[in-house]
Amino acid sequence: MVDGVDFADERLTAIGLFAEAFAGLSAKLTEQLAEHGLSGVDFEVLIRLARSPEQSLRMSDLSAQTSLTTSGATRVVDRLVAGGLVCRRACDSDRRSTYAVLTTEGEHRVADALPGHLEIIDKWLVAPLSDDQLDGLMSTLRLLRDGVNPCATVGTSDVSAGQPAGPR
Amino acid sequence: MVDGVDFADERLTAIGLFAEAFAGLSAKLTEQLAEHGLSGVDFEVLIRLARSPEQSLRMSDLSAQTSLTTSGATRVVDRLVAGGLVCRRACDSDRRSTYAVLTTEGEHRVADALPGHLEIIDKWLVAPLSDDQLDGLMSTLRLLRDGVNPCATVGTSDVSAGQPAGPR
DNA sequence: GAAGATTGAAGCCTCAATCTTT
DNA sequence: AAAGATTGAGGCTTCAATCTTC
Repeated sequence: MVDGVDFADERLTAIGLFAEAFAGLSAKLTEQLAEHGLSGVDFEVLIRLARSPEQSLRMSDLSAQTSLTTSGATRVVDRLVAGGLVCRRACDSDRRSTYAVLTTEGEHRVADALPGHLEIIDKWLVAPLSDDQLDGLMSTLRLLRDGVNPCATVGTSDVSAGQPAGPR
Repeated sequence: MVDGVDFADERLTAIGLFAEAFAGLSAKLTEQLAEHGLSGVDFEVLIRLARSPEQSLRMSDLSAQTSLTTSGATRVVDRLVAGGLVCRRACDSDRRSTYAVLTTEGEHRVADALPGHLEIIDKWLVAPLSDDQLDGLMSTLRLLRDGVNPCATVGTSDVSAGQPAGPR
């Protein structure tokens, strides 16, 4: 304690628990994805493309929907293009824009990884909780998310990809 | 859908909500800490030192208690030493070990940052929830954390620091 | 001039290798 | 040989600057 400051405040425990639970889940998912040659960010990008119209997204929309800056999106897509999982396509109507498009190989890779991914979520997030607990967690998380990140709920249909997102 | 794989499975939404809520909270905290010239990892290290006996920790214990590898701990402490917030001290009983020790300046810095930090936690995590909701969230998170990270509960007294922790 | 995308520079973290001490 | 800590190399992300198109 210094000047009435308590280094063991219970609120630190609360946020710490949040961090540990998420980090633990995240580690399991990262490990599973690695077995398919994907990083968490790779997967996040691929799955967002997979569920988008034409399986494609403008670079700027991609960065808005993920945990990445536009710069970060450029680098990730660079790597995915190098790996043959994504390709770039120019936009006809606005030549400033570029689309990232999922390739057939990319679609198969994410389809291969997804079942195992869902198993991990089942095992470590869904199964340990009762139905009521899971429902409660979801509504609580949605409430918190809407507070800290109101944007997330507009535009996209509240559907989220499966990976972390550190602070910008 | 490819081969019966559903890219919009509700479990992805669940984990995504978790990720978004945590990322949002994390961003608020990171922003606040930056006002005090600290990164999230800096704060995590400083607060763990602050609440440890002698306000010090062996490098290997520090890495075990944080989201860092031993290598990562070395780098962070390097920076904190350069900033005057921490100093290194050799261990008498085992000359392989090194202690990271909080300096007076380090203690003041973390004490300065903490009140604002707690305010953020109040505002975005505690206040938005009812007492029951918060209690429910805490017990659910503890349950999940114990599943994915059984180690966290041994040794340390379940007390967690306030920052994120990406996967290793 | 602003929007969209990319690039160079720099910081942070991890892995593997290394050095010292046990 | 193992444990503890550090270091070099490399990958990933961001910020700021740049280039093109609107």
